[in-house]
Amino acid sequence: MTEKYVQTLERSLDILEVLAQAEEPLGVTEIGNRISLHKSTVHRILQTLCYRGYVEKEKNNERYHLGLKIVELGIRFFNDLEIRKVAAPFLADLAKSFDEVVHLVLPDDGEVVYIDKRESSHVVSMRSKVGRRAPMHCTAVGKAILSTMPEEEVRQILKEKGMPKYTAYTVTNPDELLEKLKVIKQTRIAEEQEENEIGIVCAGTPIFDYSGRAIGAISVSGPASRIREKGLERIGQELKQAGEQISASLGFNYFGSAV
Amino acid sequence: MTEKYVQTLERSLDILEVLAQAEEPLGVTEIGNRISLHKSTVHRILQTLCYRGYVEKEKNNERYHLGLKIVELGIRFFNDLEIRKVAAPFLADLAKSFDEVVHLVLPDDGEVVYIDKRESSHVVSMRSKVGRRAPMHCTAVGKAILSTMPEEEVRQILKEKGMPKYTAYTVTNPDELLEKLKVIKQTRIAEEQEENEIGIVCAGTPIFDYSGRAIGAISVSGPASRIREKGLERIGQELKQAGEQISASLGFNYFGSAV
DNA sequence: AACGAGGTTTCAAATTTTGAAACAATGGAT
DNA sequence: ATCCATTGTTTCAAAATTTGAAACCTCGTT
Repeated sequence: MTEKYVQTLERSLDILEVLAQAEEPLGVTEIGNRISLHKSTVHRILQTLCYRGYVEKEKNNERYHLGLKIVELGIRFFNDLEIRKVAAPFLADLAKSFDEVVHLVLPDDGEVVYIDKRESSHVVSMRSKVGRRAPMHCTAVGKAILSTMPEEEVRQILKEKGMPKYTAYTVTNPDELLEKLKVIKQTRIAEEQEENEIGIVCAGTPIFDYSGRAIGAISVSGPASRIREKGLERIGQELKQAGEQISASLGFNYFGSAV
Repeated sequence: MTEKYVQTLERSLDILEVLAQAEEPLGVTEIGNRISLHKSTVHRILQTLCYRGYVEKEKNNERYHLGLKIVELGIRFFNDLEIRKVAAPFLADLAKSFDEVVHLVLPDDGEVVYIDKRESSHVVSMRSKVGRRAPMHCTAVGKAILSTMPEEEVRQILKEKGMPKYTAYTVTNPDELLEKLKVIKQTRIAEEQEENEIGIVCAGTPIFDYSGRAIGAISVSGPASRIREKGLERIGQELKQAGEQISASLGFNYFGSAV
């Protein structure tokens, strides 16, 4: 084959992803329309996904939705994530300490994926959700991770993902962001002042593994007024400490390169 | 093709599943050995799964583990499960009321899949885990669901899945189990007396959807002595009520067939 | 330095996959 | 009741992809 990826597998993953994104079950032709595939091809792939439990056909019509096998694989992997287990008590402490929303994310393909989220006692409408993605350029956790990367790699990510403007405060100039990342690299505390979500302020810090690579980040977020009242700097310091402790538990050696 | 399922897709799912079951990342040849595939075939499929984010290659060796895309699809679907959202407050109430472990399961391919689990304040070692499967013939939730099915369908499941003996109390005779299911069908309360796990006693009840089909079950479990002390019948009655309320919320009409 | 094992790449042959076409089913309009 | 449009399902020849044997590369061990 001329392409280097397996076409049938790519098509199958396309089907799974379009079902994941759909608000309701989809029929064969609709799926085919959405991903530009012939309905007989879609039908055959769906038969296989159904047989294996990854997709399920509704009982009273001919529409399909994701099946429990996806949950099984996803949650099994999710439950085994070392960083999530190690970080859990620290996240609980931070949530209790500040009574604000606390997150753990992992970087993935130039974005961050929310892996853990501790709610506060307040009702705060916030878009983050476990399993969901967010951009790096305008989130505290994203910037915390970017700040640990070589400039060339950062530029590559910004080029590939762009720098969409979510609020009036979103930084959309790569050079400007890279200047900010230099400061974050020093302090290891990333601040996000309503850059991703109006009214929400956030502090984030990276987590390193035994080899010295940033493999995640944690954050504390809340409404601007309340976070400023509690002191973003104080929150940042405790966050940084928690980040260091999590990193140490994962084998990161702060007194020299472990590579 | 002579077979009715897409071979390349089946092979790819085999790879994902073997990675999910592995306790640690696997190399190309090892994966090939475990699922009887040529290493060059495995390699090409892995390249595609990596490209799409479903598998990740470790940075410092040539071993592979599941990627975050699996988590993303699985959790997105998981979060959208209507029955899970509807049942959540009832599960919380039951957990608070009895201070024992509470479960929500969905049936899938002759087994049950744990969808929600509320822990108690006690330390109880129990095998159930969200995302995991369990047999139907010797769990309270499984029997609750089986009791709503026609006898022929139950026999089919018992034939396909067998009736493995987990404890001295596990019922392994289909006729005996079917007799018990008749009682459960009447009372809508399934009891499990150490049939799945020694020392653990459990009560379960089915959940119906708008069309009258059992689409799930809930249960309360704990150590035999404590559960008996609290009264399995009392627990069963409250459970049954909760099950009915959840079912009603899902559109089940108790005063006649909605089909 | 040599060897063994695992990973990666190539490409001709083998096999699978594809999608056009036909048929079946369903729901809506008349 | 009939007709029509749309979607779902099935078939199978042609097209295209996938496969895996073979070769090469890398790395760790002896």
